[in-house]
Amino acid sequence: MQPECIKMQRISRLIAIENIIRSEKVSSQEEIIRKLGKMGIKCTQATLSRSLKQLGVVKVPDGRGGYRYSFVSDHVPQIQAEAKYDLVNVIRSIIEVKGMILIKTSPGYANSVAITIDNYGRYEIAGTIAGDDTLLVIPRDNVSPAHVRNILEMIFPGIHSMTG
Amino acid sequence: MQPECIKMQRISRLIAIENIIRSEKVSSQEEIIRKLGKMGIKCTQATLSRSLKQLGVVKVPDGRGGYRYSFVSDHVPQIQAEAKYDLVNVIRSIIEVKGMILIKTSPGYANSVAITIDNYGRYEIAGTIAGDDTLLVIPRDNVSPAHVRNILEMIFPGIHSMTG
DNA sequence: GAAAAAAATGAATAAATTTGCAACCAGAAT
DNA sequence: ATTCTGGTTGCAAATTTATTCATTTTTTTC
Repeated sequence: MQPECIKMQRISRLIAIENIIRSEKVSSQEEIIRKLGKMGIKCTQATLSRSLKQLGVVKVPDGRGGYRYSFVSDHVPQIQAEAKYDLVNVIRSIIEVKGMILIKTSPGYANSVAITIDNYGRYEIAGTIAGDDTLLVIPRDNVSPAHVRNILEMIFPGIHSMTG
Repeated sequence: MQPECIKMQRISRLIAIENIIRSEKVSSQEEIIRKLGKMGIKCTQATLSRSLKQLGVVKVPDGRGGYRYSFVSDHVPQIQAEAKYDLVNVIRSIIEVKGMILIKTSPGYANSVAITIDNYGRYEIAGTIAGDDTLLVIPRDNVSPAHVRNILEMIFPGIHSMTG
């Protein structure tokens, strides 16, 4: 009967939603509805909510006090377990300096270790600074170096026994 | 009242929240509140909402019809695009550690920010050390971190309001 | 092609989350 | 100590998002 547009409705909406989210900053569903409207696509907030769930969309804090929609898949799942395991072996020493942790590694590996620590995303660790074979792990105020060492042990199991 | 000074309240709450979210599946803020309660940490849902925003937590569709809270591995996808022209936008956080100022930036930008600070030539700033996405601004002896923050505000107008 | 089954949608509603505001608290400045 | 200042919080209200239910649309099956 109708060889024409059959059920493109849903699909084109999904595509439009993705385009909107990828191209501009949107921070509420109502906002998306409005933009869809301008593109000639109409749907209710209920449907949009379901669509976002299907697309795997998340509302992330933008770090500036607001939120924005984004795709989960863009926030690459971390964990390169094996690489992490190898990294334990490049660590040569761990000492405490001025309430911070100083780690010596094989030449060229400091940055990899630092990135691994950063990716672990522990709040207690304010940050890391890496040179070529040395990195500094800086605890937040009121966080003890000992606590940080425990965290490091979690990230790099066996690390302390190896380095004494 | 409490004889002890408690500034750790906030920090320990953030840490607890992170632990909960990393270790178990939670799908609503009320649920997190309950678990915090069992750990002896009490706060309202409003505060939790704000904490989640600060921590960069998102509610992601779990692909099974439900949702779960999770951390966004790498913050701020689009900021990067806009950031190329304005260094202020690559600055993600500024905190005080050990009397120094630790600045986190988008990946790869720490050095640019450090150079900008160095070039500004303020006597109060003894020097900077930059890694890939983190830099340390070291005040001269007897120069307060707060003062350094003021200087930073001069170099990067709007910096604090954005990262606070 | 018609009936049955499955999927999708809107309206209304419930549930969950965010925010404005005033109070509060700790630290810095005076 | 007293005042300022900036940040944190709870409360209540506002906003935003998810879901229930009834209905419609599409797909499947016979």
